[in-house]
Parts: sequence; C-alpha cells; structure tokens
Amino acid sequence: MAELTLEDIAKQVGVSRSTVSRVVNGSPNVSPEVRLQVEEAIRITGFHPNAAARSLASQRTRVIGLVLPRSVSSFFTDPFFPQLTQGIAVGCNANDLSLSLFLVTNKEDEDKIMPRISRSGMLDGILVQSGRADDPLMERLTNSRIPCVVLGRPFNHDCFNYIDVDNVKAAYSATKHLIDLGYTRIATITGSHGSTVTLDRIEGYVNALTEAGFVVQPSLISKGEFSETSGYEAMKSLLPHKPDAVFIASDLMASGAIRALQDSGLHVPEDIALVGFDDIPLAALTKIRLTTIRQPITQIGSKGVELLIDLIENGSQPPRNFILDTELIVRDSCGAKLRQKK
Amino acid sequence: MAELTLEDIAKQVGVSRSTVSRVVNGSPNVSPEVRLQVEEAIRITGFHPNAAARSLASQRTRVIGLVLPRSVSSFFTDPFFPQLTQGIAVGCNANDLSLSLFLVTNKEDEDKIMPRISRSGMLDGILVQSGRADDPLMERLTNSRIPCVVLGRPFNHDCFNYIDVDNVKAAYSATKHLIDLGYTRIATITGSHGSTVTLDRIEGYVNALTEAGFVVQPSLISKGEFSETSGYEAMKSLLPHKPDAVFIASDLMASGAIRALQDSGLHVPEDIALVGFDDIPLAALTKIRLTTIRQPITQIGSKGVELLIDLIENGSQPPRNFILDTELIVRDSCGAKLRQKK
DNA sequence: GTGAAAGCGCTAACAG
DNA sequence: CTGTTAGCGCTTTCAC
Repeated sequence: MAELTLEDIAKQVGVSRSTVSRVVNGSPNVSPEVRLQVEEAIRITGFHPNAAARSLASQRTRVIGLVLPRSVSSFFTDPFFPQLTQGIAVGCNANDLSLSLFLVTNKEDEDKIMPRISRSGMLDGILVQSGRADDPLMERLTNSRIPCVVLGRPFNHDCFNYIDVDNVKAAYSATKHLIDLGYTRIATITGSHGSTVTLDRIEGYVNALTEAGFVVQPSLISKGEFSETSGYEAMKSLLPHKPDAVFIASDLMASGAIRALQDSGLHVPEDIALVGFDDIPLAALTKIRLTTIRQPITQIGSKGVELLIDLIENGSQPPRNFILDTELIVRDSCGAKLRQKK
Repeated sequence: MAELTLEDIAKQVGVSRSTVSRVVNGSPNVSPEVRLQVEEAIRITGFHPNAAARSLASQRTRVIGLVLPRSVSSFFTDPFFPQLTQGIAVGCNANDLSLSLFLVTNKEDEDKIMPRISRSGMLDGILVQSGRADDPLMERLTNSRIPCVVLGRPFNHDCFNYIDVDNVKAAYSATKHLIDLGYTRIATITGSHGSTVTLDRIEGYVNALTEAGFVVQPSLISKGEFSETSGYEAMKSLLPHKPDAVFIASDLMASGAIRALQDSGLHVPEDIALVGFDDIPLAALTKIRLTTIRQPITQIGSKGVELLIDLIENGSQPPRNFILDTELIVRDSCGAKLRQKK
C-alpha cells in the first residue's frame, strides 16, 4: 500500500486538501459536519501526515535534540544521565515531540554532528547537558540560532537559558549537616575539574566551613571526577589526613568511597561519616544507606523540555533560568542516628 | 542570515542546482574542477542541505528510531539499557545517522507514539529492545512496513530480524561452572516472567543440572524481575531452602542478592556462591567481586545498527539474525579460588 | 558532465 | 467556512 496523502483523504470526502489539513491541525475554521467526516476518513484509512513534507512547508519539525557532550563520558556508568534522559523523554511524549539523541563521544563526532544539529533544520530546539567551563560545544551552539536550553549551570550563565539546582546551597546544607552533627575534620571529594557543578559544590562546602569558623584545609579537598573509581581513589588519598566526615559530590563516588573505607577496615559512619549527592536509587540500597542531597533529576529534564517549547514558540530573549529545589535526605551514612545534634 | 539553499551555492559558482546536489551527494558525474569549486563554496558559506527537503524528495530521512517498550521500565536503574543505547549511538555516529529515542512509559505513549513511528515517514528504520512473549508493540511493528531489528530474541523469532546472545548456552555455562566447583544445591534467580531472556536462561540452567544428573527442584527457582530489590527478595525467599550456590539472571539482581545475604549474616562465597549475568561495571566493583557472564552489550547495539542499515538498503527478506558470544568472567563470588576444580 | 523540469506532501496566504 | 495557488529545498529522471 502506497502511503496516503492529504489529497487522497480530500478526494474521498469530497473536500479540498486544505480542509483536510485544517482538520489535521485542529484549525477552528471547519464546519462540524465536514470535520466529522474528515476525521472518520482519517480514522478508517489510518492516514498520518508525512513528517518531512510538513517540516518543509512549516519550518517546524516537532523534534528536539538532546546533546550529551564529550565531557559526559559516563552516560551509562552514572545513573544520573539515563534518569535525566527519561525525564526529557516523558516531557517529549507529553508534548507530542520526538527526541533525537546525540551522544558525542569524540572530537570527530562533534565536528560531524554539530552542523547537522544547528544548520540542517532537523531540530526545532536543543537541550544540552553541560557545565564545563570550557566546553567548545557551547560556543558553537550559541553561534547557531537554534533555541537552546542548558541542563546545568553554564559557565557564562547570563547568555543562556538553563535549568539547574542551587548547588552552592545544596553543598552548604550537606556540609552544615555534618558540622551540626559535631564533626570537625570535614573533607570533600569533588567532581570533575572545571565544571560549574564542581565549582559550586566546593563553594557551598567552603561557605559552611567558613561560617562555622573552621579553616578550610586543602589537604581535605580531594579531586574526583564523578566515577566510582575516582571516589575510591579520592577516599584513599584522604585517609592519611584523618577526616572524620566527608561530603562527596556524587553518590556514585560515595559508593567508591565506601569501598575504599571497607578495604581499609574502617566503618561508616562510626569511623568516618559520609554525605553524598544526587540520591540515585543505589543510595538507599547500599549496605550503609547513604545520606545524600536529592536532586529532582527527572524534573530537571521535563522542566527543560517545557522551557524549550516556550522558547521555540515565543522566542528566547531575554535568557531565563529555573533553579529547582534540592533536599537533604538523612539516612545512615552521616551518623545522625548515632550522634546528638547540637 | 537566512538559510542558504542549493540554488544559492549554484548561483555563486555559476552552475546549476543539480550539479551542487551531485557534489553534496558524492555523485561521480561531476568534473573535478567544478567539484572543487563547489566544495570550496560550500566550505566557505558553511552551507548544509535542509534535512526536511531532502527527506521529502528522496524518501529517506537518515534517522533511525530506538524503541524501548513499556516492559523496559528500568531504563535508568539497570545500566544495561544506557550501555546498549550508547552502543547504538556510536553506530549511528559512525554512519551519519541520527537516533530518535522512544521511551514508552505507558499505554497512552504507545498509542501516540506508534503511528508516528510507523506511518509518518520520519524514520528509515527502527531498533526495538524487546523479548517479551506478548509485547503488543511487536505485532504493531510487524504490521508496519518499516525495516526493524529486534535487540534480544523475539518470541516468534522466525519472523524477525534480531541480534541476541545465546542465553541458553550462557546460562548453561554459568551453571556448569558452579557444578564443576562441586556445589550441589544450585538455585537460580530468574528475570521477569514471560520474557525470552528469562526462559532461555532458565533452560540453560535446567540443561546443566540435568546433564550432571541433578534433579531440578522448583523450590530452588526463585522469580525476580531484573531489579535490585527483586534480587534481594528472591534471595531471601531462597534462603530457607539452603542453596549452596545461585545462578542469577542479572548482575543488578545479584547485587540485591548480596545485600540480602549480608543482612542474613551469610558470606559470599563461603556460605553461598553466586554467578551473575551481564558484567555491568558494578560487577567488578562490589566488595565481593562478581563472577558473571559477560554480554557484549555495546556490540549488540552497534551490530543492530549495522544490520538495520543493511535492511534499509537491501530489503529485509529473509529475516536474519546474529548471535553474539558471551564469556564467563571468573571473579570471587563463585568461590573458584577457594575450591578445587574437579 | 551538465542543466531543465517535474515533483515529493504539506502549509499558508489569499480570495471568495 | 472553503478552495485555489504558491511555494518549502531538495532529488531525480531525462535530454543534450
């Protein structure tokens, strides 16, 4: 069976192609009787308008892109990204949008994919997960005219539409929680170097310490890069400096840290208390349940879709942003249940 | 700047639109000099052909879809899916294809998404992850004419193009490994009810037991559904029946099983030996490193893309399939290092 | 090797 | 409220 066209339906009902088009697009300018007839014909035949022709004529594709840059090397090791993707997918489904996924794995990908993204008219808008200070992708994207929402805080946040959580505040509250529990040598394991999340979370950590009158000790700040293994290594390197608590910038790294502690014969939270970040499913399932900062990951995704749709329909000036709330989830790893709050 | 068209480039170089089109599409029928000039003009202007117009004229979109049905509820809890997605993305990048992601989360999604997938000409072909016996999606997909590759073994595998591993053989080798190590009360935790992976893995388990002269005991077969929690529950329910080893249909469930064992004060592998399935990154990172069956997850994805491209270009009859190899990865949880092989 | 011309199936003025 | 008429930007015969 050859694919049906508007014309076929029009002929069948005895109206013009335009009328059928109006019905398909929900235009009010169609008489009820005609509308019913056309709808019936469409239903019976299973007609579905051709997407390419539609896009060509209307300059709209109803497709948005999700770009995960090279810096996101951990698409499948950290549940954060799949969960974000899921949130976006749900938002797309709800709005009759299709989602195109661009996983950039190397420089060649980037060079090949970028023009397709920005110049071929294939996408109505894009979502980019990025918080790298120096991501070359961001610049290329800014130069293109395509509506764009960043998931995470862009380095130069005045120029972008973005969705984020207040990482400074969240890290502050995590660290403050440890301070309030009476810990005095509070370390931190950071995220990847150069990303805004990492900078913000360090800032929150420093703020809390400073506010409480502690001196920030560089030896208690250990660099991770969001992977489990990096959490393990970072924890190991922290041990000689005898921290009694650690704020860790992701749950995945926290699970690595726990592994390092186990290997060293130390107990959580008795010997060292831990607070993580993200609240991935794993956090509640480890043997020592993780106290952590919950991010509304799914909502970041769906809110991003919402904002993007708005930009597409109403223009993107001036840049807007939404800061979503985080929540401290107290479980076992912080030792709150063993200690007395001050 | 308005978007450039073929015509603009043509005018600029002083040739016809057709010639530019030929250059863009790598047709051999262009003189070297003209080709060079056109290429130069394209490079300078940054011209990129309009995807919609191209699709409309050529009936090709260079977009393929990845459909993850409702039954895949665990897109972000089990690393299997993200990893598969990554493999597919890499395959797409390598072949200048775009990837459209359809995460079906409920019945409404399915009804809305399906016609878009199969009738709107938006996709050149699709990849479906599915192994449910009764997935309604599969039937709808078969009825549509769109080239389709199933990732996993479809229930009625004669009718489909698919990529899979030999789950029967893999489960057999996992179970056989436990038998060879001298265990005598070997249990299994299965995957979700009704999926072909689950059936196949049970079959392999039964085969190994039978071959070794063991009687298959229903009380030693516990139903999971691929989630961590279900692994935990399944292990708990197995405990009263005193297994000395368990073959578990996924690493994620295995990690749940380990948690259950820890809660019960039992040690792996001293009290109970475990073999998992998948070899997700986590498997090598748990405190008790998991012996498991490694699936070439990424390759399943990229091979799927490859086959799909072939179907699109050369037709899909007769149905073809590729069965990829698995490998038993011996680590600590099976107790191989404590026991003497027979 | 190159150009002219005819669509691909749809939307969007515009006229009635 | 409805039909007519132009395209949207490209591919693809078909002549030359």
